[in-house]
Amino acid sequence: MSTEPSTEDAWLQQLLELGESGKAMTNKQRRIVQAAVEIFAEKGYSAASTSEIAQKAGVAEGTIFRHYKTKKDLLLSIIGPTMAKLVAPFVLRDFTPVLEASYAGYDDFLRALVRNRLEFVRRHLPVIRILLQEIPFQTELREEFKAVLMREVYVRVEKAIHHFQAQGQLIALPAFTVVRLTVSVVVGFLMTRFMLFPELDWNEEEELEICVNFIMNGLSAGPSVPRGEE
Amino acid sequence: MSTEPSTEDAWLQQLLELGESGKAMTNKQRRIVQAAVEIFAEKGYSAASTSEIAQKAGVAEGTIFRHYKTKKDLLLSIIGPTMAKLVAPFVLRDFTPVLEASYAGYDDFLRALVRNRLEFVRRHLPVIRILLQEIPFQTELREEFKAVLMREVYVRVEKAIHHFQAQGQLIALPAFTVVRLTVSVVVGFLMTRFMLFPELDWNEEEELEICVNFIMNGLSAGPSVPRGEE
Amino acid sequence: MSTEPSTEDAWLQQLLELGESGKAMTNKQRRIVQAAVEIFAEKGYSAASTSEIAQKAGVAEGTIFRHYKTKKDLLLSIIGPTMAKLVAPFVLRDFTPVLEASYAGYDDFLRALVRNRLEFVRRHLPVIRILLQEIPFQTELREEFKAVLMREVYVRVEKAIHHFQAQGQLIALPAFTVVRLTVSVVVGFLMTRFMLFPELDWNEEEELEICVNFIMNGLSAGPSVPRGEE
Amino acid sequence: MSTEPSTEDAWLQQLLELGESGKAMTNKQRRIVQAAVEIFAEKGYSAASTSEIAQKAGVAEGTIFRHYKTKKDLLLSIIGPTMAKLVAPFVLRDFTPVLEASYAGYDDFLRALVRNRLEFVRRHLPVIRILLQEIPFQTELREEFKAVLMREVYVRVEKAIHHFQAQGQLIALPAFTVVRLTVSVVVGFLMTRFMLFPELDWNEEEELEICVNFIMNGLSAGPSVPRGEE
DNA sequence: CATGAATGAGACTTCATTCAT
DNA sequence: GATGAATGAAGTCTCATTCAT
Repeated sequence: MSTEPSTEDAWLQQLLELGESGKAMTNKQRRIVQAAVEIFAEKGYSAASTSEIAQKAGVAEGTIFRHYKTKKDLLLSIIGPTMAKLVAPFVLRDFTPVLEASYAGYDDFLRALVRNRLEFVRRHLPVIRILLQEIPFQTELREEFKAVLMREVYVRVEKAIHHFQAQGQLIALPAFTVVRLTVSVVVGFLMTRFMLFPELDWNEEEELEICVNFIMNGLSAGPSVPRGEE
Repeated sequence: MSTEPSTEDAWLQQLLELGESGKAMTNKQRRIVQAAVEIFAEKGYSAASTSEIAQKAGVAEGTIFRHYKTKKDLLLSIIGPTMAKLVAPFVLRDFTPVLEASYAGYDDFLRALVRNRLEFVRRHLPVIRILLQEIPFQTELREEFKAVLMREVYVRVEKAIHHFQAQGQLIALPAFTVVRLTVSVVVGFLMTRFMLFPELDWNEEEELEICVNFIMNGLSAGPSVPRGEE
Repeated sequence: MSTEPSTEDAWLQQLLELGESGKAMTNKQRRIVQAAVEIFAEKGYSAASTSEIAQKAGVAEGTIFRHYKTKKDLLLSIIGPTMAKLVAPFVLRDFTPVLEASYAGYDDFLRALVRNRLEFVRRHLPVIRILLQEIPFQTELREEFKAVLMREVYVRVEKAIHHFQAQGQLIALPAFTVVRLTVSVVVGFLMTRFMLFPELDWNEEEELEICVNFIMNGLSAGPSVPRGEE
Repeated sequence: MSTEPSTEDAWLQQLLELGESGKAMTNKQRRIVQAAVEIFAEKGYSAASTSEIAQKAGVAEGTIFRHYKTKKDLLLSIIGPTMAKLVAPFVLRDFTPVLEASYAGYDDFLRALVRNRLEFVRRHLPVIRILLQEIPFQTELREEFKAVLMREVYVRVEKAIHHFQAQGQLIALPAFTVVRLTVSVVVGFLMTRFMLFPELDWNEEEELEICVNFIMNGLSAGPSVPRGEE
């Protein structure tokens, strides 16, 4: 009955199926999702009421439940696909070879990655807000997300990092640490840009260079644990 | 009636008064707060019910409302003091001189800071979880927090950064950018350590060194904005 | 959503629109209003509980709040229309000319008036009870009621009284005083009849004549302030 | 424990015992009663909370219940004595002879009565408000009040009226009717004066004369029941 | 006597969900 | 498919009353 899967682990399927989610969304259904995104983002899932969503969507209260069995179903139908798209760039069949072929260095890869995710976040900001808010409370979703990240994304990235380390571009830290440091900087930038100070007048290209340089400098130079006694 | 202030902008007062607010907490009141922290952290403020809190605290539901006028009052009485303690190290009267006198370099300062905040987060993890969850929805609290961060914390840190830049330890980036990059790495570490992978067997001192080195390398070397015209 | 207006000053509109407000009342809604009238009249607004009303109406408690946003809304939806009907006879477009044309004397007018209001009170006794109980506590309602009484009703009656005074039927007291005395007797009769001693076996036509004669005698004879020294 | 009787039918005793009610009222007790009167009058018995009363009286919540077993007890301790004083002038041992000796006519009697009750209402307005509000809902109180009115007051007044009728001063209507008409006018005056338009600038002596004349004219002239067959 | 923390029943209200139309 | 009236469980909060101090 619902056009979106309600089982939480289904959202990766959507990605692999390349985006066809349940076919036709009626006009009303689209309006429901749109309204739900806005209200969930504004007040949080628990504090949002289905009647408010119905009102903003301009449909009857019952109509929501014709498309989504429960309120949580509606939430998952919003979060799931976005999570899929979030990891999409890494799950493409040929991630590693493409990466190694396309980018001369880790910095070029980072530049491309950050540019790409900047656009993604810009376009899906409300849903990402919801995602960040709800992931701590949706256990199954979180576990599945973590599993996919580790299984699909991390293994690919790890290989790439080993590749760049073998080239001598990157310091010989554990790949996990390299990822953590890189992700910290990138995510820190995105959050500062879009959530903490969205009202500032950002020069994104410049900030991008700063981030990439920071990461490259941080990860390229000498020994990682320089203190002799450690 | 409540021993904790319910006006949102009051929490900094608590810090400056450095004291125990409102005196005696009865035994029951302490149990209420304890239970509230656990349940708010576990399911979020909106999804938590006062009856569940009362039950876990082992008091009658009415007792909660004798101490806290509303459920939100209870939340704020938990979040406020923690926010105050969170910025405490920076608001000490003599932050900048102490900093400059105590620490030979930015790295020493970072080391001390991270060690200190590691302990803080470890001790107040549930409340910090609540803080992160609710800050997007508690407008007044958020604005006040931002204001204090900018007014009290940032100006002090900025001076310190200029000091280290004058010494040639740090790259000549805007202080705001230096802070952003530093904070990204530190917060990224803390969240990875305590929220994403708390179950791993962390060698905190080693990770601390990695973070500090990463930051110092990232912020010390060559030109930050390599594009000639900038 | 409510079929009765909840803004207090709206009730006169209902009268002037002379129509059925808000169209269809569902069957359940009618039962809710009916039950509310009975219970409000019996124990007073504050002491009545919505759960008791729901029970007597045979609906779920939530159903009440689908039709009336608050308990007070329910009260006002009951009181408002009755207040409108209470002043209706005086607000008819052509009150004064009709009055002067139809009634040879003040006594005929009184006779018609009392007969008419007798029926009204008989039909709406419970609501009138509620009205009398709650008007002291519903400030806005009371002020609006007083304003309408003075603006719509009193000015018309005043003109009629001047007319009868010009004819020599009525003593030359201030119209306000004439109204006060007349109303005292009429209201005194209605309250004695319906609220103090409803169980007695009343001969209403006879009592009506007594009242009218009392008023006419009281208001027709000599000087109103006969004491020479006053 | 309570210094005021809680059995509703006890209030007449107080009158006959000539006012000594339970001896000493502590200072706090007096403040409780004072606060209760104000709050009951302002928002009604049911809508008033004991905690609000305690606060206004400046005592602890528990203190109220040390003096009055229940909230209703507090109400009755306020209403009872006032009801007693309300009928006091009529219950004096020698009402009828005094009346007949003291007053040349019904008008003199009325004049004295109204003057006396004016002062009484002026002094006890808040309690009288409470009395009027609560009498419909306090069944026992109401029945007792009615019984006393009929047994103690009415029989005395009836005798006086027969006396004045025998003198030819008053029309030969049933005493009950004479009382009803008289009371209507007097009560109508008092309510207009103190409750409906207390803000007007009243010339009480003049209004008193108007009322008395109105009553005397209404009750003295021609046939009260003009219909021949009655 | 007085206090005020504690209680628990019950108040009003919201809400996700169902179902007859 | 769409509606929206109806539901009843559950939510937040109030309140009269008790009792240990």
